[in-house]
Amino acid sequence: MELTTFNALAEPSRFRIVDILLKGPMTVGDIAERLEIRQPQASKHLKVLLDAGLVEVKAEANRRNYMLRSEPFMELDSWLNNYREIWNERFDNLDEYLKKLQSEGNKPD
Amino acid sequence: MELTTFNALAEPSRFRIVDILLKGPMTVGDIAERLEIRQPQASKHLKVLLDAGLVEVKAEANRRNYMLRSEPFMELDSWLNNYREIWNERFDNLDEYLKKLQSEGNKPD
DNA sequence: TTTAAATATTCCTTTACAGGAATATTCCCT
DNA sequence: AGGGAATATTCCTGTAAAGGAATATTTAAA
Repeated sequence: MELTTFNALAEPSRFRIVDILLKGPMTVGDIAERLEIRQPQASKHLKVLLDAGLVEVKAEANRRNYMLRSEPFMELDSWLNNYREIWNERFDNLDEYLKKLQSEGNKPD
Repeated sequence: MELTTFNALAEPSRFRIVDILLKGPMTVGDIAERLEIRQPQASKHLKVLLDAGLVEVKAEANRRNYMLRSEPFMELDSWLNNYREIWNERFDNLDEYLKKLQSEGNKPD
């Protein structure tokens, strides 16, 4: 799992950019306008997202269309797999706890 | 989706703490030793994780046992749902592209 | 080839935050 | 009550990064 992914998403504007790009590719100016931030800031944030691999860009004449890449999200999903067992954990723990209690039944306290 | 979750996970030591806690609850001192960081830093990072709701703590005499909470991970998983369609996107896009081509067949260029 | 639009880059300032060292706090034990 | 272990907190310093303003760059069009 790439730490840069979390790093990129931790910043509010960048998080919103990713959210907006979910609806489709968008231009720098449109993104800036949508987020009510200035164009240079938008460019900077997009650069961070680009370096983190969260977005890709397709130059088209004057404009640059930014769009989401799927890989980081798949990677995030894959990383989450390790943690999915947590939300079954309580049952597992209860199970193990009962077994442990049983096996320790003859142990001197 | 809580930005604090990304923020908490963006820091290398905290990411490692979460990774380590996956194997089970652990004490502050053990975490510090395991990560080869100093105890105060461990406490500070754990405080951030605690405030972000990523971990919970159970005081036990002198020691404090930190363990993962499932909620933020479930929330992350739920957030990811919005993005899962991205990795089917290419097919959708191809589909739409073909339809568009067809509907534009009689358009003057 | 000049002009204008869209975007990127640079420089500056300010703020947030991580680490180090020292200290406070809490709890158990005798 | 006093001492020691485990943990939290505070203060300080350095650094990374975000925002603002100005400017550079690229491209299309006249």
